Amino acid sequence: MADITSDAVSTPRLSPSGPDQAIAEAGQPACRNAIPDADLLACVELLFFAYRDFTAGADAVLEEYGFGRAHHRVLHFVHRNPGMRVADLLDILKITKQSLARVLKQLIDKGFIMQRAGNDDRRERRLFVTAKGSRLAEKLTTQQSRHIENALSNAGPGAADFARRFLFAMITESDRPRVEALVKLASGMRAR
Amino acid sequence: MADITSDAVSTPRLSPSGPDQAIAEAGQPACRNAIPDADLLACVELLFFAYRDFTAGADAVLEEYGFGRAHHRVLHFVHRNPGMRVADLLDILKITKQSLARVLKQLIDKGFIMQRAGNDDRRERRLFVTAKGSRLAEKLTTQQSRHIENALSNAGPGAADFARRFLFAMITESDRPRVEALVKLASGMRAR
DNA sequence: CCAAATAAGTCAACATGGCTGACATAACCT
DNA sequence: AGGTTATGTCAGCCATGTTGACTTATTTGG
Repeated sequence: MADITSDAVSTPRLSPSGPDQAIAEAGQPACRNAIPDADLLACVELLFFAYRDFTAGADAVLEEYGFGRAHHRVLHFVHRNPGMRVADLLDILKITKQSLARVLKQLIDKGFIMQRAGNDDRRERRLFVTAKGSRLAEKLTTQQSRHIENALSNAGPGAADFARRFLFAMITESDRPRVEALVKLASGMRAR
Repeated sequence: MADITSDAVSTPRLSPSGPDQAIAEAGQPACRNAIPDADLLACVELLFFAYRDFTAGADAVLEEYGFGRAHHRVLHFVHRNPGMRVADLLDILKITKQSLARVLKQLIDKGFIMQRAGNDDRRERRLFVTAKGSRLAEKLTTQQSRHIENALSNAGPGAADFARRFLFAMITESDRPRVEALVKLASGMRAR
């Protein structure tokens, strides 16, 4: 394909302490002077470490059950949205049906999730966590919530609000309505 | 066949606006009243979506070069710490030598990274990005910085500072000094 | 009523990026 | 010289993503 050595791209620099307009081209026209590049770079790196450590705790718990992060995601969203369909899950996780099937099958076989044919449409398999699944989901969520809480607790009042707005703004714009509905309504999602 | 409508099923606790003590048992004795569980839960979920979308842009670029996220991390940190040793990289990434070797070799073979024997200790291989490697690293960093900037720009003044503190606090405590040194030194020790 | 569309499951094959264990090589240190 | 250290490498396993093709059950629409 394209020769990568060629300078097909702009290569806007972002050198340490470089002037702001380094990344101005193609950027938002407004509000482009507020944040130094070095601070943004710091955030990029911190986000990597933060996410790594954020997931580490849950990963350790999951390992005891023979599960991985993929199982966690499935369990979590089913827990949050009882009665959701497989298609809904695929939509949220943005993975293929086959990838989902692998972990979902294990969760069902081990008795953490169960499924029932839909009332209106019996092709659908509505997903529910079992009591066992609920316990694990809550154990994981509690741990992660506490992780966040500890991080926010030193950041003063309004920290949670701020974090929520920041994280929300990090989500791809076209996905925000869906995520917003998911996060806010959560258990009301099935009514549709 | 057990009817799933019976109460073997979920009972999704941690309901929005649920009482605090839902996760209070076995919790921290202090500072456990500030942030509603629903807000913490929201952050947990938002973090998942935010990180997914944050990495998506870079992933797309990397794919053009036949690289993955693992290559990105290596390239990034070598770019930020020219002359770093393999052992340093292993320490930061927390992966095995063999995992690193796989991607590092490809980056070297394709001319994005080069290595030179250390001056003092010639067993060491000091790592450097090439001009080509530098261009790619900056392209990726610029994109991610812009992503963060866009997210922060709507969050008012002090947003970057807040995000940095929040993300830093999310890092495992024992790792913070190392990360702090890494992030600060590389960006030129901004007075802050 | 039958054909097409839809929801879900499944098989096979493959890629990426973690992991372990074992071993090789070169350079350093005592 | 012998042991330690820094790095590289071979071989194989596992988790989790991918594509493509196909089946089954059910609903829907002409």
